[in-house]
Amino acid sequence: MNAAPEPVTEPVRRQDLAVDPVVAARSLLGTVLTSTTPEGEVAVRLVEVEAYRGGDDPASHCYRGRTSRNEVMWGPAGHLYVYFVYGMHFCANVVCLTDGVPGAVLLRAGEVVAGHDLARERRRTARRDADLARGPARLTTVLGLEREHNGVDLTDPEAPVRLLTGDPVPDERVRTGPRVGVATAMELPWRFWTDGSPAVSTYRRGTRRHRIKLTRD
DNA sequence: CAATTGATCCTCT
DNA sequence: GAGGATCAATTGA
Repeated sequence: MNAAPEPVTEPVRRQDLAVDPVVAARSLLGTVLTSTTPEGEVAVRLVEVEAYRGGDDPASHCYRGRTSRNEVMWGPAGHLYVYFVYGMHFCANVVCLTDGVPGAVLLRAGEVVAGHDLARERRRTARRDADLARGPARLTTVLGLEREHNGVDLTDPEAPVRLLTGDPVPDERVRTGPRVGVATAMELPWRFWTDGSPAVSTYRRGTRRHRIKLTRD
């Protein structure tokens, strides 16, 4: 096995995440999220993220105030916010800003850089390697992230999930656009991705599927 | 290819 | 009770 050398990385500092989610999102491209469970370790290099602000962002879980679900988003930066969607998937965010001010970056896609075999086991339906963590719910699946990981401090060297600096992505490789699956605030280019990565998820506009209510049947 | 839909359950109204 | 920061399978061109 002629494995590529491990990238020289160190933990991302909390102070670098205690900033506006739009700034944090840009800086998270190229960082490496690594998770250790009883099954083993899997690491992913982030190639697609989205910023969510608290109070003034109608697409944010915190738009309508503090609840038990979004509690972690109101806490200090550098923690993991995991939530359950659509009755079957988990999505993961990195919390930003400071204690008391909500904000987070949704982790939408990554490239598996360690633990490839375990990643494959967890995502048997993936056709190509690039599909292993292509999409927010696929990313959590590959890393084995579930409800119990909500609130984990990613800057703690002892934590089961950690965020490492990885290789910075230069500006000329960063692209931006509207967020995926969001039906409001379409004008905000708060989605960031690494140009050329095959693991970037395909854009889908937010739909209001129950928008049309049939009058009768 | 693109568009559509079923699966499935937690959260907030 | 409604609907969602989704995925995978299926349908039709």
